Amino acid sequence: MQPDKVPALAALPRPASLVEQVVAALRAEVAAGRFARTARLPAEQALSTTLGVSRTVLREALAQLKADGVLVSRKGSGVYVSATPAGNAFRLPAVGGEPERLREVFELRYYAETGAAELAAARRGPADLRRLQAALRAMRARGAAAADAAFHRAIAVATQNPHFVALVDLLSGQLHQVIAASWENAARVAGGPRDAIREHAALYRAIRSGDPAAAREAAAAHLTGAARRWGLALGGAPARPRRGSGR
Amino acid sequence: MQPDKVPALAALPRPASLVEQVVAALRAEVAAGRFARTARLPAEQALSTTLGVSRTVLREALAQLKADGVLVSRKGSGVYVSATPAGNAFRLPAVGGEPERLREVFELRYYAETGAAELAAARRGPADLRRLQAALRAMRARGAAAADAAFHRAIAVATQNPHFVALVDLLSGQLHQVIAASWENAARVAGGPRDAIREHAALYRAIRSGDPAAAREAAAAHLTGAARRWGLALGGAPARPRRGSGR
DNA sequence: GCTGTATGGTAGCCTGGCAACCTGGCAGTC
DNA sequence: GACTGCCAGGTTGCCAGGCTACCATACAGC
Repeated sequence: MQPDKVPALAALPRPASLVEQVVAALRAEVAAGRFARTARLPAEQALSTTLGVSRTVLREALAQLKADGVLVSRKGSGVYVSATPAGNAFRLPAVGGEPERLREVFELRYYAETGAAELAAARRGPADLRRLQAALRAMRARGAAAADAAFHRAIAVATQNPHFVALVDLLSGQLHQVIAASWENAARVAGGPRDAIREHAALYRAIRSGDPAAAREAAAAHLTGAARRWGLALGGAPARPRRGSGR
Repeated sequence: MQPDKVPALAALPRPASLVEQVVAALRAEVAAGRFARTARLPAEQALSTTLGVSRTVLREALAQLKADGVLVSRKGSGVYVSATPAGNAFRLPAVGGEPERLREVFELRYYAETGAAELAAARRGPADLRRLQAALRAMRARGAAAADAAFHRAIAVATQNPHFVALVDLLSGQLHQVIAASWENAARVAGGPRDAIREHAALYRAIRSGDPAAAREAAAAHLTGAARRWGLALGGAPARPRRGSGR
């Protein structure tokens, strides 16, 4: 049997809702520089009629763009293009079964996690080490994906930079199903979860010792190992720091 | 006179709009695990009455949470908690004048850009090199912040990973004012823009030569240099890979 | 046991409207 | 002439109500 073969019939693509279309249109308009920075947009009434949608739909779209930092609105005055039209949000497409998407997201995770490990080694406090050790223990006892996520989250927290926490949370959340499947299938792979736990332990030791370079390399080794275990080719070019056989 | 001294009176904090409050409340509710994963939420009518807001306000909030991947809705059926409740969006707070926020964002940029440089060196094609060279030329001729942004964007494009492009765009957009000010004030700093251009050129050569490790180090050197030039202490711990002078 | 159908419920979308607020200009004052 | 206070028009924030397309479930029919 082919256990982890996703059925070929994926969820049918639905027609985009009106709100989504309006969001995309306005975003494109702003990105194309159609409105100058900090320029005022037409009033909601006018915009809704020119776009041919009701004001409520337009307002839902505007709310999203305001939340993304693309637009700002001042009550009684109008809606303006933000001073930072690129926005303040970074979105990932839903990573479904497509291996290409998966590889791209994993690649990002590789650099986020290696960077976090490097920083964490330099800044970790005793509480961070306790958290890491607890996650490691849980992993050894039950070997669950939850402990894996907790471990990596603890590294992000140890960086003392909240953005790393948010980024790692986002990426591990997106890869959650994959990670869970990985732990379940780990038993079948030669080496099984033993490799994963060994890699985590090495990463923990490197962070504890306070050696940023060692932590980076341990994280890199772990992530390339994880990619290999669930059959992800970090293809095209080495995402590994060196062409050597690893240390 | 004190040209770049921001007036002490910043923009007054406005009371959060109803929509923002509803978004925050629902997000917290989901994050707290109040609703199980993939569970159905109460109907919009019911939710709006329990929250004490109109349905239009609730819908604007739901639209944001759907865009963030926290919720999904099926017409005719209901609104459900997403399978990935952590969402698919990563948000940065508006980086104003606070140096602490600036340092955090810049730290993230450091790792995004060094990673992108490493990947770019392995995957760059001839078109990428042309773009990089053009940006470098523009930088030498006019030394503008725009050329700087174009250069770093070209590196992200060369990774052939669209997420790197999005992330670099986001971060450089957020740091835009700072970067622009940096170029304007560069003339006053000893070394001036000469250092910046030299660093960019070195990074370009490393990417052209196809050596990922060299590209990473060149990017690291450039970013630490940039941080130093505009008086940003990448404090607490070294953000540089090694204490040595490089390999 | 399976298939088709009726029914209640739900989200998507629209119309219309009111209050709070902002902006620009005007009259009045020093 | 410069400044202050005020007014009117325009704009966003928020609300109420309603209609349609769609979904899920139960039920009748085969």
